[in-house]
Amino acid sequence: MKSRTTCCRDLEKWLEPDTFRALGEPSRAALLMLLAGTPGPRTVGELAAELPIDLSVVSRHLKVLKDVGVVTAERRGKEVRYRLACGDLVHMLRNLADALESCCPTAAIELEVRR
Amino acid sequence: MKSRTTCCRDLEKWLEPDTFRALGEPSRAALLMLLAGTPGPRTVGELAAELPIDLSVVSRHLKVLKDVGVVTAERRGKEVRYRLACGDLVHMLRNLADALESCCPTAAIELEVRR
DNA sequence: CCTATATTTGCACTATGGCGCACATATGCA
DNA sequence: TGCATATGTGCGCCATAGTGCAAATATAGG
Repeated sequence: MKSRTTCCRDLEKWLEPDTFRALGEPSRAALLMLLAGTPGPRTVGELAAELPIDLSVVSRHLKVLKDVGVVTAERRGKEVRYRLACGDLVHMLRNLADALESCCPTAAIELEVRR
Repeated sequence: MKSRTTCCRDLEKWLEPDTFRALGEPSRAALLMLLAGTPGPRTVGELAAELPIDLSVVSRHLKVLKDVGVVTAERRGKEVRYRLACGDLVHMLRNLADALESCCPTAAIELEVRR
């Protein structure tokens, strides 16, 4: 059994508002879907061609996603290839799920909420 | 050709911008931490007492979190007890991680090697 | 050096949303 | 009924941020 005051330190570590705010914007979520939908990297122009927003806006969204570590960018000549940081993202989500689970003994809560 | 839409259907299902936008607000993230830090439900007043924002704002934040299914509310006399929907949240995070992993090139390779 | 292509950035506009205050609503109790 | 406590809501203020356009930057090729 863990102490109540220290049980959620991991939660604080993985529940980063900046990351979730980045994922919470519809255009950026669409970008993630596009990046996840095809193997290999994609350029800004390719991504912008499939979204109803300006290319400059796509570029800015990709910067936001890159700043929180959700995507990575690699310059290749004139183009910049963005790819999903899939491993890191999956790692973060699983760690957050584990932290939440350790904080929330659902069985105990169910017992306490009896009537 | 849009074959990519077939491999990430689950991703689209679990990557809901509304949920992540709710989690991406610092005050709401703090509320989640408070709810996760102690077992059992907490009232609006209790939560507001630990945050530097007005109680009415806390009430609104809790409504946002409730609307996306991250917390649940139960009226108990004059009070309303909010508690973290921990199971659902963990379930969503794990499913999203699985969906992302299935979309990852490396994961796809591993899946094929495994067969 | 000049041009073409790809991406980023400056700028202004606008929409969204967090915030506090005042007030309304809900519930319990005398 | 009347009052006290707890929570939700209407309203306006203001900061943040998404958007498009145009200019600036980066890179490759002639």
